[in-house]
Amino acid sequence: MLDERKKRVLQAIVEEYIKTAEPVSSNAIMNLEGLECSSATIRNEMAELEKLGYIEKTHISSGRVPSEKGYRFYVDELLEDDKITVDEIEYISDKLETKVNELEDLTQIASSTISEITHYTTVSIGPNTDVQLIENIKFVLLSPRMMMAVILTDNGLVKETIIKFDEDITENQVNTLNYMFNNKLKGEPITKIDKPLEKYLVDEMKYSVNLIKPIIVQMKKVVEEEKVHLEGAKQLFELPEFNSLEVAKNFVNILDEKELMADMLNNGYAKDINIYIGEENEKEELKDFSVVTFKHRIGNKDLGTIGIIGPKRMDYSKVISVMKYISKKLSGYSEENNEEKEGRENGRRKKE
Amino acid sequence: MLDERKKRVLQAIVEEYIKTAEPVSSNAIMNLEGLECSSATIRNEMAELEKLGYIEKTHISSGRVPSEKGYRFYVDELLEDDKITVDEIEYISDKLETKVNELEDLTQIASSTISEITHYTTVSIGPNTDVQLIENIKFVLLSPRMMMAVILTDNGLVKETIIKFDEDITENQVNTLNYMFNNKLKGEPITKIDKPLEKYLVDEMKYSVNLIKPIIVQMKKVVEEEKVHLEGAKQLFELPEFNSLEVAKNFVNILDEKELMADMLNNGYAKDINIYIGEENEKEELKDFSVVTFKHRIGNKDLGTIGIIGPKRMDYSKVISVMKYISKKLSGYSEENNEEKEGRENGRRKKE
DNA sequence: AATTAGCAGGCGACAAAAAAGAGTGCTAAA
DNA sequence: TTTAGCACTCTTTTTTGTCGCCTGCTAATT
Repeated sequence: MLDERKKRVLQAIVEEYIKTAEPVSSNAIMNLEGLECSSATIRNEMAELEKLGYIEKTHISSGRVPSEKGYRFYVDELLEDDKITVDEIEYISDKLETKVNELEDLTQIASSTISEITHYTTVSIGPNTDVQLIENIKFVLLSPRMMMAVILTDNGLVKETIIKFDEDITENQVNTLNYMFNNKLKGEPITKIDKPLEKYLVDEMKYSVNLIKPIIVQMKKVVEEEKVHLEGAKQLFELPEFNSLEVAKNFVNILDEKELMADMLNNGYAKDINIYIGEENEKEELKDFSVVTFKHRIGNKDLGTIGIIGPKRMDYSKVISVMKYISKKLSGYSEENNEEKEGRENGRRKKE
Repeated sequence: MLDERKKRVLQAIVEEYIKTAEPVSSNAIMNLEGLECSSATIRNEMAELEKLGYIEKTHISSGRVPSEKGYRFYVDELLEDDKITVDEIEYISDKLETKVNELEDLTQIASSTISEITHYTTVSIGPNTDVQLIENIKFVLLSPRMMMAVILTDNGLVKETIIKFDEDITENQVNTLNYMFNNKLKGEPITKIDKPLEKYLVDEMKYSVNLIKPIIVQMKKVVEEEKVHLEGAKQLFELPEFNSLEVAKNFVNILDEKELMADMLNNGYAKDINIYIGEENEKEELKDFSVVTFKHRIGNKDLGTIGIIGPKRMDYSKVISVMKYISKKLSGYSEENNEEKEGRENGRRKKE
């Protein structure tokens, strides 16, 4: 275990490096609070921290840079998460109070707010498909060969899609579809809209395959679709590490692969906030970056995941603070949302 | 006016520079077809072309690079647009035959196909709002306080949005809304969904403002919304001009501003294909790039605009060829679409 | 009059050498 | 245990020199 002064030295190095992006010398951090000693003493401490693997030299006579182990220790043990200013609090509150019609928009607003405050790039994605339950399905005929399907989920999301047919459809058919799908799927996860369901409806329930197949195919598609939303890509280019074309190129490659990002956000652990530092990222392309993912919810309902992509020397402290504050703010939404849900449930009862 | 050989020299310089991105020397282009003379002769021609402003030197003893005037002349007078291979034709045909449920997807498919074949970045956007006519509006109650509005336009696009109310809505109200909106708006441009309409419905028709206002606000929003779609951003980073961080940064800045791109695509001239070279671009950020915009349609109905962003030494020839071929292919869609439209019109008649 | 061969001169690109600067490790003293 | 001091290492920046490319010009040729 590190003694207090070593912790203090490590913290100083990490924070200084986060601020300047330059290797930190013994001179630079002496005289800081808790480090009132000579640079020689600090050099001795640094030598030991290096032996333990928390910091590294870029070359033999350079200052020190945190290693990934060093960042990890910093994040786990030394981080103070109250680095958020009054102005920022006000700005966030303001943003989150925007009235939204679709909850999806809320995720995007949270995402762009985080990007604006932290100056890092954010990506966001809707809730994991397998935790969403179907609350209601509605088919609406738009023209004889064109139908719209609307799925309401328990977390308040709405998914719609157009379905086209090669033959005319009657209002009657739409009505039985409405009945059948709701009967079969209400309360089930949306992933239940699948091949077996198609088989069941055609083989057992004797629906025409020409009718059912396009419906299942299209609904399955819209349900599985991951809408990745990106914010603030250009901001990272202001950072000194982006002077390396290699890094810049890597970064654009990442952004260009939406599926890659969707993966990244979905494969988080159970925790609401996860931090992946450099090599800890599963994706090769992200090994020079740190990613913080943030699953946000209203009440206990998953609303989606936001990922912050920044350099390894990301200002973890600021990022975590902002997330925690947003989390807190969003739980305030909870009551409003409950009201809404009651309303919807009444509606359902009326129809049954 | 340039004599034939000067044209040939200019053409050779432009094409060589497009291929290599290196200043073109008199040696490099001699012996090309139509230029069977010594390098000295070519140097004389080059000196004159430079005096006329078609080509430039990067430094006093360097080879020549086309000026923007040079590119412009090349594009207007020298370009041959049959630079498309059999493989590419096959690839495009294949892609465009994908079955789409929403015409919007077709624009995206065209856009990504172009990006894949040319290796440039493409952006795409739906049709200009003021050319789209309302064919049908449908309101559907999803729950007592939540309604969905669907707008079908004459070019086959579907726009949907959720509207939330602070008080319960009855099926009856929805029915009169359906009647009223269709009655008032069928055949009108979608931009007619605006403040004055709200005023009319509330003041003249005595609808409750609590009912109408959210409808108009939300529908207006969805109608005006520009969905910009981006494809192949990373590809430009393979180009040698992206070795300059300055250029790379500029490029990411452009991509990050979706409104800027929407603007760019909307402000085209009447022609279907427009070419903007360097400074010809309205946007300062694009002055190092060339943009080719391509308004594509089925029959005479605008389906959206695709923009190709590349270096000034873009392979205009390839780009134009691909676009023309896609245009041709899409007109094949026309018949299918007409069938579809007839179907829809039948549906309308039935309801009236 | 148009074309060409040949050559001097200008400039960038690259490499090697030199100089400057920053920070460490170590030693010896406090 | 801490500190002052210094030699040493390595990067960064600047300087210098060389090489090669390409042009413009001149004089000769067609």
